[in-house]
Amino acid sequence: MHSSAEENYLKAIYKLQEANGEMVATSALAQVLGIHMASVTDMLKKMSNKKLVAYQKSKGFKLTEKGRVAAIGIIRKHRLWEVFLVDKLGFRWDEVHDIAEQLEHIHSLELIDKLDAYLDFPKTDPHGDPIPDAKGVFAISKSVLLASLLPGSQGKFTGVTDHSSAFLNYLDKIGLSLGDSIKVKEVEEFDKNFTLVLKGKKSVIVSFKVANSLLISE
Amino acid sequence: MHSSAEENYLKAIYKLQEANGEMVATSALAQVLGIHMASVTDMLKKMSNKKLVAYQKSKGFKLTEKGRVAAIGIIRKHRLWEVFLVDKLGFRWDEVHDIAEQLEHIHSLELIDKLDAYLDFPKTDPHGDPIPDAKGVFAISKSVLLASLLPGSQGKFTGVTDHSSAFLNYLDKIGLSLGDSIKVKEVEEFDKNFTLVLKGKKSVIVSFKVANSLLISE
DNA sequence: AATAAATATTAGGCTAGCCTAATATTATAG
DNA sequence: CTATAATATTAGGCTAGCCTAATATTTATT
Ligand SMILES: [Mn+2]
Ligand SMILES: [Mn+2]
Ligand SMILES: [Mn+2]
Ligand SMILES: [Mn+2]
Repeated sequence: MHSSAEENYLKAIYKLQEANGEMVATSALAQVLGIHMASVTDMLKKMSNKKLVAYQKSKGFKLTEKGRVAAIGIIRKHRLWEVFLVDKLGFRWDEVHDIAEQLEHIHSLELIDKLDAYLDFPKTDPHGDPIPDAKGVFAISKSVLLASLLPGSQGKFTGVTDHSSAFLNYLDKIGLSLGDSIKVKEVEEFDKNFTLVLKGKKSVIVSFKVANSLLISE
Repeated sequence: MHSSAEENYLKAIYKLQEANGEMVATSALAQVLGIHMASVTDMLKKMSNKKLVAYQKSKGFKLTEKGRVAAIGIIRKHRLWEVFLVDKLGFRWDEVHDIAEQLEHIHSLELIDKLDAYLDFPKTDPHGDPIPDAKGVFAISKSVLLASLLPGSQGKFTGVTDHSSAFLNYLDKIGLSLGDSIKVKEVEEFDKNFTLVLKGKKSVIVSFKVANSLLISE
């Protein structure tokens, strides 16, 4: 089995590859993991020996197939535990990430599949992020940033790109929840503020920063 | 927060104190933890500095109040997770210990109390062991070993002293579950085999070794 | 192309938690 | 009470995973 440290590297590399394409830089990884570059270089040499990453000196690195499968497994565990914490234990969506960071490292062949079944095979986590199935397959979702929509368009709020407590609490405050319908009523040219209609009723004005952190589907 | 290693020491010391009285020996701890004595001495000096154990060179050691509270916290977590795994996820009682060994080290102020509430504040785990409440208080249970009972006596099967898979599977095989009524019909003088009547119906013969691993209440 | 800035690697060191081997202490038996 | 056995401690070493400081390499700027 892999150590928690290795698993955290795998997950971080996976996410960086998703966001920025193939090759990942030592500096980028050091930054997201909150670890010094020298340590990252160290660890990557070890993980390269274990064939978890393909490592090209001074060029960057990427996951091997073995590494990719492992990374998806960790993400699956993290997100399923988040669903458990919110749906079953009653945590709020801004409280679960840190606990899931620990739970994702529990090793058991059977545990996660049983948890998945118990939760009724959820397709997304409490933040709208897709949950890979037992085979590592993500349901494809074609969402766009609310900020990219023109006035008059509308859709369903299905995810966030900002997972911070501050942001999630803000959404709670304005009464916006995953699954709600959103219509773009107006976009102010001057400051790019968005005037939205939530669930066909409530009207709210949000900043571009907010609009640019909301994912919309349909 | 304490490390997983420290927590495992705390739990092991607590259980040894329960079983053998106040003072615990280095050798005993080394044995149950599967660690060499030199390492135990090492670790205990560190834990003594942290005021988790009171350590008297060459005499043994025992938990401080701080250590005792911490140990009970770990036991509470372990047993609540075992209940979750059996009652909610459908694991068998012989499958949950190793997973709970990992889950007991998840750190969260709120998680365990929410889990406790979700499980409806169970008083015992799947093996009949008592679960301390949020204040660290165990429900007092006055059970005795079946092996100590005389023919004619009867009671309710409420716990095991042997937690091995082999033993638990054997109980499944003879159809004996926690909560079942048991009556001692006969004790063979020659080999101390016990003839039992389960739930007022089924009659089975078990060895002294088995009788000596079953806890009976009432 | 030369220089400066950004990135990456190497070298050396540290702590936690384990190990083995050697030594010291305490208990037990004759 | 001494010899032996059982227990416990010390000394020295190891790996994982991190650190800082020094050095090397790549990229950007003039
Ligand atoms: Mn998360
Ligand atoms: Mn999430
Ligand atoms: Mn257990
Ligand atoms: Mn148990």
